[in-house]
Amino acid sequence: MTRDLPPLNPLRAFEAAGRHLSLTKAAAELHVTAAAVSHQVRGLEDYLGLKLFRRVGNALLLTDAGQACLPGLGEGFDRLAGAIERLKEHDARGPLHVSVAPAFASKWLVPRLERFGRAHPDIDVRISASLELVDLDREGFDAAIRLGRGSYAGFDVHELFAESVVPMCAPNLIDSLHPLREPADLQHHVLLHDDSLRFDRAAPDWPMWLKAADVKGVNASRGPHFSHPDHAMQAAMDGAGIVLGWRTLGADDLAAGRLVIPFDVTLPMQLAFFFLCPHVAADRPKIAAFRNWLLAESHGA
Amino acid sequence: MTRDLPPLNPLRAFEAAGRHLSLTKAAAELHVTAAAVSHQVRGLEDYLGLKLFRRVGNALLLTDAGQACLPGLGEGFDRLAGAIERLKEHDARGPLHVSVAPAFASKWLVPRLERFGRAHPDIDVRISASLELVDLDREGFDAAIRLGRGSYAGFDVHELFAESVVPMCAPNLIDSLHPLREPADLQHHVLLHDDSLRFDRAAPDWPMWLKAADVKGVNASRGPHFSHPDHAMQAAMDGAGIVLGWRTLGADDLAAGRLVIPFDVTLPMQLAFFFLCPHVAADRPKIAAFRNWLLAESHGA
DNA sequence: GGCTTAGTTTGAGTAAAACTAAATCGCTGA
DNA sequence: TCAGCGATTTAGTTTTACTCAAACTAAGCC
Repeated sequence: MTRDLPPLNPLRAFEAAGRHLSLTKAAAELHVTAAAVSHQVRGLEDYLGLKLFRRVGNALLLTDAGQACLPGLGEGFDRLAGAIERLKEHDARGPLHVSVAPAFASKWLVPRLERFGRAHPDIDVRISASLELVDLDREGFDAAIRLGRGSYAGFDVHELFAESVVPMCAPNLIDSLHPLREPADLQHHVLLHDDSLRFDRAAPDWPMWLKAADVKGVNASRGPHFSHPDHAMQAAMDGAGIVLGWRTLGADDLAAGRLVIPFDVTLPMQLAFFFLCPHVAADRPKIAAFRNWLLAESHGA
Repeated sequence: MTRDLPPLNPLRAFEAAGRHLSLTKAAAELHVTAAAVSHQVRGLEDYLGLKLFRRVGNALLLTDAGQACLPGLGEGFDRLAGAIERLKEHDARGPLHVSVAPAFASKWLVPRLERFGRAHPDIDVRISASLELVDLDREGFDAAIRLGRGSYAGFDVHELFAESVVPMCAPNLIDSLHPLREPADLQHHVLLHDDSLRFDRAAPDWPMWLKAADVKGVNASRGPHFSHPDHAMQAAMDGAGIVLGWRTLGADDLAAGRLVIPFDVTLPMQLAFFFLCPHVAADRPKIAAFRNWLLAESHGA
């Protein structure tokens, strides 16, 4: 196909000027100066070799030639705008795919997601649990929630929570055969180990916690290991022992009394949960809505 | 009206790429490099915050989003092209207004115009006789034919004829009571004066001619004056006397024997007839056709 | 008539967009 | 495993678009 079109921007400028019969109004519509429109129209006339306006004094009148093409141009631009409108609607209606760190998904996000659904019934959120930050575009994700240090090149990043750990256990352990009165009492209990961040120095483990709590005589290497924090915490809820639980992930279980904190010595992780989406997608309505809701839920509550 | 449109050139690039599902082909259609199209499409995706293509290997596939808007974009650009097409047709069909120096119109152009009409039945030429070079645009003229020196700023200029003058009279004067055998015989005859260029040193008058012809004893100030060369020549044809006639204007009358040249001492004017049109309009089909015909008629014949 | 006002035009300078060339990447098919 | 095609990246260049300031051009008004 070979559509012989003049430069498009001057064409749009002319269409607006012709519709308003005023450069000033056209300029306002296009968010440029009147001088710009004047230049554009003149350039188009030169390109076509035809006068499009008859300038009588300060007034603009369309020439026959201008008259002949103006309606068609208007329709053309309307079609383009319509197509873009359709694009945006399509995007708004389609599902929002979010790739989420598994523990965060199950312990924090999923329980609250129903609230989001009520607030935004038009947005169809789909959560995929995955550990790695994959190439969002390639995998078809719109956004992600990740635990990390916040340096994600090319992404629009918002911190949700700074994560920290504290001992947690089932409530009945407190007053069991070996009551948990002080940290040293841990020696009589099973320590549950979360290995999910084993290779990351930013995640405190039992030896680090015991040292921070100035506890001696407790063998920090005992006990079962888990590869996910939520599994370790689930084991603790089941009464299997004491876990260094993640405060934000455990918030609901603590509030519900399924877990308690025997000794409130909290160690910060150097990590936080972040919401990220490709920079260019930051303003898409459904993404902005989801991000705003996440931030309100995490910071407000 | 506020049509929220993305940048138009990227939009066109995407439309072409989407239609061909190939950047290379789109680039060929748009007469740019594939790199340019790639940039444009990427820029549009960034602007919209949406992927329009799924790049699988070297192949392009439209995303749902791209699919959603592509047809509308195609229609939009088609409309624009249609409007431009209409504009050009309108221009080709409309009359061709030419402002012509009056003597040239009546003596040379009008007698030949019928031939142009036969060659270009689709072009409706309208001749307006006027002496001054008015503002063509403002007066609605497409082109002009003027006598002058060829310096017309901003105009596309083509010389038709260099004008010159020579004595002319009705044939029966040659062998009248006082035969015209040599220039000195003019003393017995009426001299007709063309005042149309009286103030222009470039137009020879009777004193200049007599001097050039080395004639003495003829009173060059006698005789009636005319304000237009064609009027003076008409008087000569009517046998009223001898005129310094314009060769190109008199060509037809000389050929038909209505006028004869008693003494072939031709003096050049420093002037010529020129065809002019605004630079930007030089390539409009009907103007080019008329210009080419004029040049063929004036130079070829 | 001279002033003011609203609007367009001009010209110069600047910012932004578009484009190219050349190197590179990634798949595909011999 | 390599050649080749097509898309992409990077960096630099050209072209286009825009703004600002000043100059014009009626038209309205005392």
